[in-house]
Amino acid sequence: MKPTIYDVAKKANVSISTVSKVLNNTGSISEKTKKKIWDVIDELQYQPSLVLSAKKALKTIGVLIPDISNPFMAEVTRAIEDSGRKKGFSVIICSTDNDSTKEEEYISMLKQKYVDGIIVATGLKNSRGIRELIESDMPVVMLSRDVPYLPVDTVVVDDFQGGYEAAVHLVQLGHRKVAMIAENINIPSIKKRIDGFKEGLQISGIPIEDTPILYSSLNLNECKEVCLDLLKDKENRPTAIFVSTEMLAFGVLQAARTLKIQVPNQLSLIGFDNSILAKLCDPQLTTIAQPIEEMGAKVIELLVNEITNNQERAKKVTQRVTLSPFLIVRDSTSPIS
Amino acid sequence: MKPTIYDVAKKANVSISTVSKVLNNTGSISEKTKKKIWDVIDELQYQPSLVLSAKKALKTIGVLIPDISNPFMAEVTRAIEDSGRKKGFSVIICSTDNDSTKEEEYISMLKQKYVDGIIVATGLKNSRGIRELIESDMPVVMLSRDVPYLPVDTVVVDDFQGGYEAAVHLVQLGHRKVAMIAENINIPSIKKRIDGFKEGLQISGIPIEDTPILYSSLNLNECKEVCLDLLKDKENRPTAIFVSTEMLAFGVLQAARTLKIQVPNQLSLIGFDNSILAKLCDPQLTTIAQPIEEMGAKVIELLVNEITNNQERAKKVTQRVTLSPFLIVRDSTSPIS
DNA sequence: TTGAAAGCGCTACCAA
DNA sequence: TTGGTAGCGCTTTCAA
Repeated sequence: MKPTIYDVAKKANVSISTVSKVLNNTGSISEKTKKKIWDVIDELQYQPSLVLSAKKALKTIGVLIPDISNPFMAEVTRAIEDSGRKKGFSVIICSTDNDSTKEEEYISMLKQKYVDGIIVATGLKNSRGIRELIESDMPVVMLSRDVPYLPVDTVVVDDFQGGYEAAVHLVQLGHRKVAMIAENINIPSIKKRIDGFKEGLQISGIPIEDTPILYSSLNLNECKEVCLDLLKDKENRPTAIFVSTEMLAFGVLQAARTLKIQVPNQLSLIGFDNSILAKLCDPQLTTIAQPIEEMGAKVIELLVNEITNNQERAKKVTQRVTLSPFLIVRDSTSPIS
Repeated sequence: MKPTIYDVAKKANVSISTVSKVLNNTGSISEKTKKKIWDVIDELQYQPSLVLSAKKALKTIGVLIPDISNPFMAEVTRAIEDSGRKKGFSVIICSTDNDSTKEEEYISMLKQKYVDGIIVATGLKNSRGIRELIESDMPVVMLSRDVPYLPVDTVVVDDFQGGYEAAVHLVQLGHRKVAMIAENINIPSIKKRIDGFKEGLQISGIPIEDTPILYSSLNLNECKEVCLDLLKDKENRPTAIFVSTEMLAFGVLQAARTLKIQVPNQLSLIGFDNSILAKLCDPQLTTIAQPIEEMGAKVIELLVNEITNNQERAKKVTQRVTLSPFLIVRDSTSPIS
């Protein structure tokens, strides 16, 4: 059986209060007693169980994400985990598949259990579960996701700006016939990348009517097909493509290879995220990078603040932090020849 | 403030014991009282807090893995999460980077907090922390990792068999000059893949002295360099390569493209894992698949059994489950021409 | 069918 | 400097 504070107290011939005090470094205890108690603690390999101590938080947070097995999300989760650990927080993962039933199940599970706060990085739906969660007194921070009209701390990456910069980069390289392949217009952040891209083109004097915006799921073959369709007309095909997410870049590259179109010489390609996939592309992918580490750090900072202030019942002023994405030039884009 | 069982009892004009009974469906309570109490529970949106109930487990497990941001591990974690959720367990992730300090930190954190069990899928070291963990009364299951001489439930994939089957596949396609690129011989599972590969060649009458086994970290450029070196001698280069992990396949493919060697026509390539990366390769990667879902299911099954039996103080008979990997033929291997 | 009360391991307050 | 004890929210046993 795991030793309890009582075991320690008995063995050290003191009361449990005294043991508690040395554990928490409160009150004043003689050095001698302290030492004795620590010795016993070592001997018994005693580990205080935070669980039953009621007052003490468990220092655990839940992270709702669409799918931990998506490489980009795994990287974001890792960033959250790292920042959390520095402040003593553990991370429970909850892959929702953007399914509102799972979402609600997980939320209820987390609340019931013990978590001190929740990070919501889940996709598209403005589900009832999320609303209720926000309105409850559970500390919540949204990541890469907007919930209009509700007071929640939020960390987002400026998707519009990202799309804009992708456009500007391509235009600066001389591209005029460009296209975009996007994951799903139902996801607000994707929508913004599209809008930003269009804006960037327009500002540069490129008529967006001539700019195809195509859609594909993350399924490789689907993306490849879509892209083959786009590229097969040799005369009119675009000289550059922007994909809303790096996974799609692989579909484009496969299509290009099938058609013997060289990247970047005959076709420039730019992505979004800067996950490990960008480096796995051949050629390595020029991309709009999301500041993954900063996202993790910021979201944890806000959440921990909330958790702390919650206890103090402080007035709640919500914050919204927008981080800028930035261009990383690798080998998949080149000046038009 | 979150409502407690007392709030419910007061509002329903019953005692807390009665409420507790209807919550847990124990004892015998009149339908009428039951209904009344459930109504109040709904009204108050009461959620029992498992934390302080002492007897009830928190139904949370910790997973020690090298790095959640590695795509294959993220997929394994997802499988664990899914199987766990079906039994009501949440998953806390602990990325150790195979660093024994982090490992011990996490273990101590997990024990102190609340977890009912721990899955250890961490890399190479036979660290003190792990030993102590196993010897403690915390339920533990090892995944893809051996700890000799210690009684622990274990789930492994037969790496030797996997290497063997990779060799056989290549030989059956007519390859005689083959090579292998492996991640790191210090990891036992990689070592076994190498051994199995050699065995498969030897059985097929291929002299392993002529079979280069090269090493590379997961760094893409390093792998590419290693591979360029291997392939640059046009006369003597292998016609097939086995990589110990799919990440390395990208390095090989990049090297091959650099040298204008066509895959699979001039060079066959076979990987190990069957993560999403296999489908991202171009051509799609023939690979030795690890049964990811079954790994997750089995490891959870064993762990939950241990957790249950632990309570019953049943005699502990440890199990070791070996799952078979299996070949998936895609487009990166072809008969020698 | 219901309720009173002990106890889970710990912290924090007050008294000694 | 130390210890006694109430109380955290809940389950469980025993009695009513």
